[in-house]
Amino acid sequence: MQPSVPRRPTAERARSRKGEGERLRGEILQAVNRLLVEWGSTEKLTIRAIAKEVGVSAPSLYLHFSDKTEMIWEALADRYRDLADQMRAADENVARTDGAHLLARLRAQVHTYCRFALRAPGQYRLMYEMRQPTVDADRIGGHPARLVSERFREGVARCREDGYALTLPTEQLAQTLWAGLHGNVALTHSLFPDASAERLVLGLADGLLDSMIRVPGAANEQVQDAEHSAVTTTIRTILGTAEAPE
Amino acid sequence: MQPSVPRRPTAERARSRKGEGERLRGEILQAVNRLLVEWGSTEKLTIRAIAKEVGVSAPSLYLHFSDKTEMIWEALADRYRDLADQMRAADENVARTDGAHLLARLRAQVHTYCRFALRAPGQYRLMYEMRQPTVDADRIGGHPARLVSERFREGVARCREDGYALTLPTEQLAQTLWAGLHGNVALTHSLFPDASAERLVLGLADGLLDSMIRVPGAANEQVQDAEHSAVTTTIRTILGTAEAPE
DNA sequence: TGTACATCAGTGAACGCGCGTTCACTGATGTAC
DNA sequence: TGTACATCAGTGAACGCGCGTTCACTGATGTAC
Repeated sequence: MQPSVPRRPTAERARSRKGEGERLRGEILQAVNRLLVEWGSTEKLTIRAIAKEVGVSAPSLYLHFSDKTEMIWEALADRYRDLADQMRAADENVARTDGAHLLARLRAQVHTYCRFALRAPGQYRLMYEMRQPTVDADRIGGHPARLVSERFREGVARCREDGYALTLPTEQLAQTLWAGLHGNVALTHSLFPDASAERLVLGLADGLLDSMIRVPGAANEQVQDAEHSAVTTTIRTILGTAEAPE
Repeated sequence: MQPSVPRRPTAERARSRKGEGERLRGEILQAVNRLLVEWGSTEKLTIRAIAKEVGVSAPSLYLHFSDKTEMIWEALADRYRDLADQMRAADENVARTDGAHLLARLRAQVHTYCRFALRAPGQYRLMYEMRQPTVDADRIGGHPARLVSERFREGVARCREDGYALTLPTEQLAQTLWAGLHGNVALTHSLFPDASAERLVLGLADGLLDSMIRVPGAANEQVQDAEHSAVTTTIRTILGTAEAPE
């Protein structure tokens, strides 16, 4: 579940007391996120729709933001932090219950990432589609996405330090993992949006992870083509690879 | 390079002869693709812009398409076919020069895919963002993207039949590969759009491929963390992982 | 305690714009006689 | 060979719409005296 954002019935809002004008700012940011969660899409996110959701007139939004871009970017920056926080929490949760199994901790972060993307597709897509409006936009240095990529890098680096066998250098593996998960989610969203996606995406994520990181001392198993694995079956169904194309 | 689309100077077009009205249809589809290549973006692709590019008035477009969606979808379906054809050509080209090295053939297809995405970002993005307008839109069965995924599946299956060691079942590996490449490209586009991306993306693609498919009999090399590999350096620069976050 | 007033949170109406699309039309061209 | 006409490719002007944004305003509220 998303961190609970209380549902505010449209058009019931009372005017803030003198000196408390800043309250509206927070309500606007909440409303943006609420609408994105509800619609799973970016298309209808207009100034008027946001204002209506807050329970206020459209011009009021300009009391706190200079334009639409600034407003949405600010709402999204919070979501990057949310995602990174959720990943960290999952990591620490596993650390408490499963001791030092570092791959399991990384896996928990991976799953958390995927679930976030699947459950809030509107926000997730916008997080990657929106151009950063401020200066220095071409580098990720100040980009909040970095909070997320850093989580992967750290998880991978810990595995490496603990003797896990990696198929790639740390940064490269982390980047490949991140990109692989993003690709999975994006492909799922755009090509088969209403499939019950969670099992498929998590299964693919596990496979990717296990292809690149191996527990020290474990046998180097080569996978027989498991014709009937759940993931394989799902993929075949979706892609319809039963018949040959053309 | 994109398959050469001759540049047509705006507003020079001569009216078709009687009976040759269909010529305009093809010119419109060409213009759509030309504009997407030129702008690398979807935002300004309006009816009026397309008409101007063709050298015709806006209402003329409705002589051949019932609405904008149909027009753009038709233009894009051709691009899926182009991409699949280019991949097949790259595969066959390597087959002629490098004999039976099946991983090299698959790699050539992978590189072709990445280059296509990097050189025509506008078309590539739209290919995944646009909802299929026709019936049966939730399954990929009739979706032209299937032509592309089938190329990966076939390349992987051939490796497998020839004794290469795969870390995952055929379909799953192909899907993971596709998603990984897509994620790489998408992340590159949206987070560091003007980096000289080709080396980075191809390097990451190779790493992904080599993590999942191994030449039979080859040593199972575990990668030492090559601090100074080109890909690692590029990633570090872009992500700015020198300093710790927060 | 009462009152004038500056300040603050928020609004109603309207702006210009660009969009996809429609519709009545025009003028060249091939064809029938 | 000449001419009337149906057909065809394409157009100019305008439509309604929703968008982001602006601006002059209103009415409640805290404060100074």
